[in-house]
Amino acid sequence: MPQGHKFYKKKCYNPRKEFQGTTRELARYAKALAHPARIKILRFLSHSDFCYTGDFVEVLPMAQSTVSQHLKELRDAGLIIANEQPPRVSYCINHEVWERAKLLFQDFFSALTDEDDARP
Amino acid sequence: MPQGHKFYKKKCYNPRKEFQGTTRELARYAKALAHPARIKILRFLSHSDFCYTGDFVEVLPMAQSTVSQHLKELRDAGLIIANEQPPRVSYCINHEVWERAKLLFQDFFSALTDEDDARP
DNA sequence: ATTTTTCATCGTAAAAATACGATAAAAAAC
DNA sequence: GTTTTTTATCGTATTTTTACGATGAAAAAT
Repeated sequence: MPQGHKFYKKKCYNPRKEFQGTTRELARYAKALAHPARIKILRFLSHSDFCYTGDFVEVLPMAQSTVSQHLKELRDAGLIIANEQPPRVSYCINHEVWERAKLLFQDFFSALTDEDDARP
Repeated sequence: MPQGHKFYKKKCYNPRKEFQGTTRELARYAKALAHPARIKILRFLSHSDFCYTGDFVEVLPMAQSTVSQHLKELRDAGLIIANEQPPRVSYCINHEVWERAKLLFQDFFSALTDEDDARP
């Protein structure tokens, strides 16, 4: 007898919703790092105190609008902070979130725990 | 005068190709970790010596075929290794690659270098 | 020999990511 | 006041990811 899966009710149930705690958090940060352009941007920023959007546009092999889009994703992930300095916008690392991400990756690769929420 | 972008020749040029070295490598591993199901799978594996596909299917809120797909992505990234034990398939961490990824993330978060290829 | 178990793969649909050019907004420069 | 500079956002096309059920293969169990 064919049975539907209990988690797939109607159209496209998103099982990602089912995940919680550090598992979800870590996946979120990993996703933010999952594009070389965003790695580059963060590498760039981890040296200078700040950079302008134009600085990234200069060094990345993509259109300005695409760079802006990548910056937005990093913003949304919380890893960087935008500062309006009209007509320019500068960006800097959000150190609090940066350290949090660093910790999560450290823990993950050290495999100290299986618990989702072992470290709060 | 409207000018095309130098990197956008015909249909959909993929600028990801332009990135190299550890930037690209790191983004690749980050992508492999960019889904909570895959984080869970790796967490699972970093405890036991190995797990069967069915073990993951039991604990993940998704269909068996989807779990297989996630396992494939981790395989393709090199992070896990499949072992045929008919009729089952067991998986284990690929420790060499695991350590490599760990190192890249460590370096990245320590921001010791701006070079793509500082650590070979 | 047939059935069952286990799992990858196929086919496919829906959603998300990635890219571009064009446009708009907002301050600076002229 | 107009132009220029800078950057985010809009609209859109393409590709990739994520998900499912169905199917097939291969060994074990019956």
